[in-house]
Amino acid sequence: MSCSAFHCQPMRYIECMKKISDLDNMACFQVYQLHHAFGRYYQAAFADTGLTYAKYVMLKALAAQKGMSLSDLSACLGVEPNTLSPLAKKMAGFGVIERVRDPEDERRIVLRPTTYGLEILKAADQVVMQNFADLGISADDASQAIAIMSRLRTAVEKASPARVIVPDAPLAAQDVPCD
Amino acid sequence: MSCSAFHCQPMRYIECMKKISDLDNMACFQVYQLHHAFGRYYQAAFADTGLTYAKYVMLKALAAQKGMSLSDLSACLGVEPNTLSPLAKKMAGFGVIERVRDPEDERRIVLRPTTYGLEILKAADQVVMQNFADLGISADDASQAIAIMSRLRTAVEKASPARVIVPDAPLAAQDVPCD
DNA sequence: TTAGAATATTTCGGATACGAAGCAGTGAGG
DNA sequence: CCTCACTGCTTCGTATCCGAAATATTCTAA
Repeated sequence: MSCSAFHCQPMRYIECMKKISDLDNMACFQVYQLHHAFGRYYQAAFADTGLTYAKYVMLKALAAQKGMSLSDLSACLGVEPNTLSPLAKKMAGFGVIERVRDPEDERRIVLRPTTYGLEILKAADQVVMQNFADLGISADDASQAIAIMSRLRTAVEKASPARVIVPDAPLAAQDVPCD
Repeated sequence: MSCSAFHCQPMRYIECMKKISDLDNMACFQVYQLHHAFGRYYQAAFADTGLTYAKYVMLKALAAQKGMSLSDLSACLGVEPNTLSPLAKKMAGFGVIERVRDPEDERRIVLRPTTYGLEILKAADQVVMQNFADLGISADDASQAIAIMSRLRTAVEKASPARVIVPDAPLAAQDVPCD
């Protein structure tokens, strides 16, 4: 296994985090990891549908509102419009939403789920619900987690973080040492 | 304001989520939002350093272990090696880590923080800690959130989610209706 | 009414993410 | 010693994300 002093023992993130161990970093890091874990999870669940987690959330929000403009969807999801714009085009290409200009304000694009989109959403919702139930997380725990994360998000969004002051740069900008 | 029946009221995500309101979706969505909120937050905090949250986490893990191979770092962070590879090159270019082949196994690349990297990390850690304290989240809440998220992640990673069954596709693949 | 501000969307460049495929170095069996 | 499977890293294509800048439409005020 070549465990010389030159390099270190392989480590799983559990042990890794024990060494990091600051609450602030732990919290961020858990969110960071959980986000990607969910991403992989949903990618598998939605594999055959053309949906991804991002598109599923968009579709769900649109269905809940029976259609919305792109900027309203952006506010609704907390994601920039320039992110949603190409996704909406792809979803329209798949036939899960329609994408039309608002005749009352030609600047706006209104997105609405199609009948086909609602069918897919219904199927997806059932699977999502069932999958979540299979995770074995109690409703209490889930509510608690949601409540804390929600407060955390609000705090993070309000805050204007202090900037890190950069120490003096090293003597010269390094070249990448080995290819 | 053009609030015709054609389109809907603008909505913030708070109201949006009230309509969605399933615990499973709430949980995923909170994680999704919190992840991006942290991303924006750290981007501002690290703006002048050349670091990002991803690079900061990498640097922190490398410092905790006094260096690691790329694949060990990958296991440590739960991120694929092909994601870390280009990031490590950039960090080496900035001079925060060094990147050398393991002489005992020429396949491996060992990453180690430089003195400069450790200085930046120290400055970043202080700011991160202070910023988190300023959020006003109690240590108890933070621990609780971390514990639940950790269990949730473990469950998600273990699970093999059921697949969504696709309903029949619409009659023809739509063209994108308006540019 | 008409110049200029405000708003909605798109485009562009940059930063992470992933899976799949390819290449180079190691090591195990014949 | 020589395949040949395995491991570690890189590259490629795709999918989100962001901020900044460009474009088009609407509104506002002079």
